[in-house]
Amino acid sequence: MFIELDLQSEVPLYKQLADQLVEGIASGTLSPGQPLPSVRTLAADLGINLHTVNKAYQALKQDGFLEIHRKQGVIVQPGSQPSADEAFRQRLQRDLRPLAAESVARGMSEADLLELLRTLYRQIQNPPSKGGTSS
Amino acid sequence: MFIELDLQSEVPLYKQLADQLVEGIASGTLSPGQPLPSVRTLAADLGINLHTVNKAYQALKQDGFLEIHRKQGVIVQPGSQPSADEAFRQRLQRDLRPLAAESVARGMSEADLLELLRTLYRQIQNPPSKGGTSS
DNA sequence: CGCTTTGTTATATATATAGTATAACAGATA
DNA sequence: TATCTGTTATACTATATATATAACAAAGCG
Repeated sequence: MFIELDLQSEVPLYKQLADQLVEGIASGTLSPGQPLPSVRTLAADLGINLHTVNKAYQALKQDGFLEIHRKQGVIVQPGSQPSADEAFRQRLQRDLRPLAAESVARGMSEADLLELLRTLYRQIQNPPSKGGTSS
Repeated sequence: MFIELDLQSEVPLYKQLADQLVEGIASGTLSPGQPLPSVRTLAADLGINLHTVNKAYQALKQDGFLEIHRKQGVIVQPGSQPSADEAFRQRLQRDLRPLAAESVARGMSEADLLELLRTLYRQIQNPPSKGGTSS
């Protein structure tokens, strides 16, 4: 797995994990229908508790990014991915607002802020690994 | 005060408060040197505890948005506001990343996402109240 | 059919954060 | 001196995070 957790971070482990899985889906590193490690396996790999992994999986299942079956285990949503519906856009707006506000307060220009987000968006959508490693 | 707290929100009260104060500074509603209510007064106004207000004030003092004096109380930074330094940009990037990732995963276009942030930025920098209410 | 692996559920514990409640302290100032 | 300021200290509750174990139930396999 390509997951890297920072135990010192203030960001909860289950959120770090969920975020990186979403990024994997966004970048195409994780394809629809692709199976993910079992909660026990991934927990062992990452050196964390099974319940922490399960919490991340459950959250992503709730959001529609994953499907969970009995023996088959966890797979990336094989059907249509969740959409940018109104609920998401509102949550997005709520989360972006304080970041935009502090940027303004610190005198960061609109262009600078947008450029930063644009760069992030493109890095995620088209990561280095996607173009092939070498040769 | 123009502060509105949502007791049901998952966002901590002290953070809601700090965020809205920063937005006030960003929009110009709060001017450099302007005094803020005492921790006791604001706490009473908002119906919350004195320590919760103090926690928000302390955080903003730490960031350089506020100055705190003995009897004078709390005032908006009269000198130069904090800048968009490298530390801030890194924090910004760290916070924006999962939002950008989920936007990509949900199929939200780059233009849509940037437009949303642009609108927010402009709303904050030039709020309705700033142009005068009605005459 | 049994065995194993899967997610799931249930407890229990430890730690940190958030928020409140009171009280007291110390500097500034009118 | 009296009062208002931020500040510090203590205590308590509730919730979130993370771990540790154990057991349960469904699904697949030999």
